[in-house]
Amino acid sequence: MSDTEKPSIKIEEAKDKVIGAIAETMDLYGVTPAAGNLYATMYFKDQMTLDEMRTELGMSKPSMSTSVRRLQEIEMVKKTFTRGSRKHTYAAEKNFFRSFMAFYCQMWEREAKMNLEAIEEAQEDFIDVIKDSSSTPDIVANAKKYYDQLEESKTYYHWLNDLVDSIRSGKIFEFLPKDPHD
Amino acid sequence: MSDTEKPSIKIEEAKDKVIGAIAETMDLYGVTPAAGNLYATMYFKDQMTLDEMRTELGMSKPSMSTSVRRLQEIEMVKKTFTRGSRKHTYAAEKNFFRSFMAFYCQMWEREAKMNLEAIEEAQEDFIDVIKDSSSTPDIVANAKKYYDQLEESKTYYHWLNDLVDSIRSGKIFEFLPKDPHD
DNA sequence: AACTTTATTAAGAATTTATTTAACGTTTTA
DNA sequence: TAAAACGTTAAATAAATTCTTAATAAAGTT
Repeated sequence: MSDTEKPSIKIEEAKDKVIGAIAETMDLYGVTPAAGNLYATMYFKDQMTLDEMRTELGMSKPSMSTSVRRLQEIEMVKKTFTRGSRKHTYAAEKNFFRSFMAFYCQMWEREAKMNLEAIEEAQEDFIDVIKDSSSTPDIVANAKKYYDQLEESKTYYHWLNDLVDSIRSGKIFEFLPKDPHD
Repeated sequence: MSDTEKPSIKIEEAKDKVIGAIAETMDLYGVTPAAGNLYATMYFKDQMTLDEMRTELGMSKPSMSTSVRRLQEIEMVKKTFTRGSRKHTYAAEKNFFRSFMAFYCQMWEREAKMNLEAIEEAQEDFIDVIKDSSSTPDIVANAKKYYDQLEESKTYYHWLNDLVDSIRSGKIFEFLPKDPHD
């Protein structure tokens, strides 16, 4: 059955298998199904214009416009220059290592920054409570407990920042080579 | 102003700052706002029953039930045994390293597995096309191009699996210590 | 400078997702 | 064994996203 297929159709079907898998796992990156499909489609194209995207996915142009913008934000798609064409052209980042680095570094930095800021503020408050003469021993004990819990958790956020640094600098690939020599 | 606050109120406000930050960054873990809030709330509690959660967050019991289940799935909440109580009790995982490991290993393994399976199938198809005598040179060249692109991308998924292994085994902490000796 | 072409923004429609109320099943206790 | 306490499932409602059509803005061409 599949042996009798036209080769050109078989190529499309093979691509679709991969497109489906990529799109399905793109939820990890917090993008909509439309954006996931778009990226996966672009993965097999050199570059695309908004109109080509619309035709290929059968969706509206503004939808493509916002999807492609979101994909640009997480650096999975880059704008490309095409001289002679007035249409904007976009290309998918095909190196998954680069996508991985851009996305997770961005997210982890945000997580560490937000939480560390909140922790610092909260810890100051807990210190105030501990120093406050109107605090009962019970309350002081509580404030200390929370202070210590937060202090402990800072280790994690610092580690997350270290992880980001080692990914950005590429040092992590010394520890975990891209191409392990079997 | 804030100096004149009652210490017990100040403690609650300090906790709320951290709760807000945690809940806000929980979108990274693909959970609903309710689940994010719930986890962040539980982070400052020893353990909680569904009724306590409902009271604390002012939400319905089924909502707590489904939120807590989702949090269990990504191993951010564990069921705890409390003898003498008919109510189920749950405790938040307070070690962020463990949450990190459980969540990302699970997700990355899924990503690698799904995509590698699709890639293997697609590559077989491309080989068929290349071997097919009815394929034009143009089509063969195309199939080869896609085959190579997929072959290249496998490096990434293998690396992702290696990363998961090194996290699961704890080897990554030899490279990136939790507690860097300044 | 007016006219095209293209992309983006805004507003509205539709779908999806999240949440709640109500009903059900199960376990425990009296 | 009946009643009560819990948790979960199902159906319905509410809320938030996402998508589309229409309008606007921006850039390029004649």
